[in-house]
Amino acid sequence: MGTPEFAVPSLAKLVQDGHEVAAVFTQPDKPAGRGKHLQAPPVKAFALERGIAVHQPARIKTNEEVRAVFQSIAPDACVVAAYGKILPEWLLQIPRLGCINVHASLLPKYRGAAPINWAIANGERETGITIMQMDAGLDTGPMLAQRAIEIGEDETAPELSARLAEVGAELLSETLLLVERGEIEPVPQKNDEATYAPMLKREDGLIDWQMSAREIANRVRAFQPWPGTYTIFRGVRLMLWRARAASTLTLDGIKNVEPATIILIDKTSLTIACSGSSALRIEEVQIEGKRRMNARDFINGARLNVGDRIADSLFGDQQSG
RNA sequence: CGCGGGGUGGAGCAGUCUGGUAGCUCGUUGGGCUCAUAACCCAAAGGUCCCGGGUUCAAAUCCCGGCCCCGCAA
Repeated sequence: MGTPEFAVPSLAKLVQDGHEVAAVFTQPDKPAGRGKHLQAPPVKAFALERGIAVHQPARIKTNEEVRAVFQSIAPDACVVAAYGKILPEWLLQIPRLGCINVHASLLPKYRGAAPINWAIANGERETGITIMQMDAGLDTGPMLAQRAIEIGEDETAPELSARLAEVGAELLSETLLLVERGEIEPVPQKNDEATYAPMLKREDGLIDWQMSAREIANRVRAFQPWPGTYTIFRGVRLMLWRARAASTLTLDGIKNVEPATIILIDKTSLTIACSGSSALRIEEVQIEGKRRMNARDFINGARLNVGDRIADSLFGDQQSG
């Protein structure tokens, strides 16, 4: 059971390892893109290519059909990776070996829907994969295996997600083998150390220029590809695609500049004052309705000068639509 | 037919409402200045104004049709 790109390597690994994948459950196709076509989740596309049966129930908990399918399959195990739905108690109890989840954090940290994004947003240097036995709670089940990896200094969420997906597939493969042999003792999570990584909301991407440059830069990396990190500039959304905290050398004599003000323009970037005497060096942006462009092109087109403001307000709250 | 923005020398944009000389910031090329420079000064090259019709003395601009890019929404 899984839905996005993150889940594909794990499914591929299951197939490659010779496991009999009786069925794949994934989210229903959804209208996407500019027109309104239905779009198949990545996991569905992969499964169909391999000739695996695909089920896309809108609801599970009270769905008798799903229940019947599940009971007739009577799987040894159910593997879940970023499925995007809550699994009801009755389903959790059907597989002999339980429901095994591939979660992209070092549990109990970052339980929830967006562990990768929030780990980067919070400036973590390290995250990882936890393989766990699912229970009725949200990512609260006992852990079967865990593997940590470093987060790159400039690594974005899609990049980290791709790496974690591979690590997850690998660790899943190893763990499943041990589970089949009954050689793993599940380790309960320390609930008092748990933190949550809630699903991202559009507003999470709105820049608060009262934050430090480092915090903003982290969010720029973290909230890709959605909701992005943006401010409201001349009445439209201005997305920041690449930015980093400016070196302290750049900061001389800017102590009293109001946040969101341009303090430096050079060949490839523009530097914006943030709070706490920090500054954000912006290298790639995108204006609403336009393509992504490097900072130089943006400066040329928007005719920016030092002293101009990059945000209509510090919070962008005048957008309120 | 979900809503909206856009397509103008190589890049990013203005000009379009109120038809009439192709503009700005860069880049490129040549020259100059300088110990030197991606800095500065001077000069030059480079455009079917997305495509096809229509209106008009005249269309980047107005009207009709089409293609393509992007944001929102989901």
